[in-house]
Amino acid sequence: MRRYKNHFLIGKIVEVEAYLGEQDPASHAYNGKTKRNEVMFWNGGHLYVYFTYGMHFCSNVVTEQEGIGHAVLLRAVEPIGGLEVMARNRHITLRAERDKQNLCNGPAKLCEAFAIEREENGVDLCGDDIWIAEEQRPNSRPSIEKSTRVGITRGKQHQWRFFLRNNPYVSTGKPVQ
DNA sequence: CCACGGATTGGCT
DNA sequence: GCCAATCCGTGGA
Repeated sequence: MRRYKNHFLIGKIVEVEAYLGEQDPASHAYNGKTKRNEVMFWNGGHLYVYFTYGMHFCSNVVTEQEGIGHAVLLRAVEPIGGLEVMARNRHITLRAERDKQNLCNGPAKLCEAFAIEREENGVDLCGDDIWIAEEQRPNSRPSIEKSTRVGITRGKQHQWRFFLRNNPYVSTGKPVQ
């Protein structure tokens, strides 16, 4: 969830990938702490935002204790509330169901929809700007599928991508073999 | 539906 | 210089 300009932007996380720092050649933290990745080494519960491909931001939830650079990349979100604002942020119009599914179905798309950029790097997820709440459906049993991760060249063997089965809002990116 | 390539910055060798 | 935890438009089946 995000509080943004007098709106609530609400989404359900439907796809993530784990990046395990020093033991994971695909992780930004693989070669230790730098200015870019330093938030990855903070306490769990912070947001690590990075800029990539010269034009996109992607976001991660930092998961370990201080000094250990583990994080979970947020790859797709099912938009629940504030869709009009998200669509404006994404520069698209909501007409068909298809447009709704294209709103947040990628790590850079969800950042654009939720207006997550450089300024949000290091945000405390226990604060009141961006946070993660428990889903209000205690009896639901989501079936979680796993696969290899998307768009990487190293660490391909690990099945560290997790997503909800049959959820139409998962990303279109293809896992590496 | 699928494959391909261009866009465009910054981090690191 | 090389290339990336991506996205989107184009062109063909």
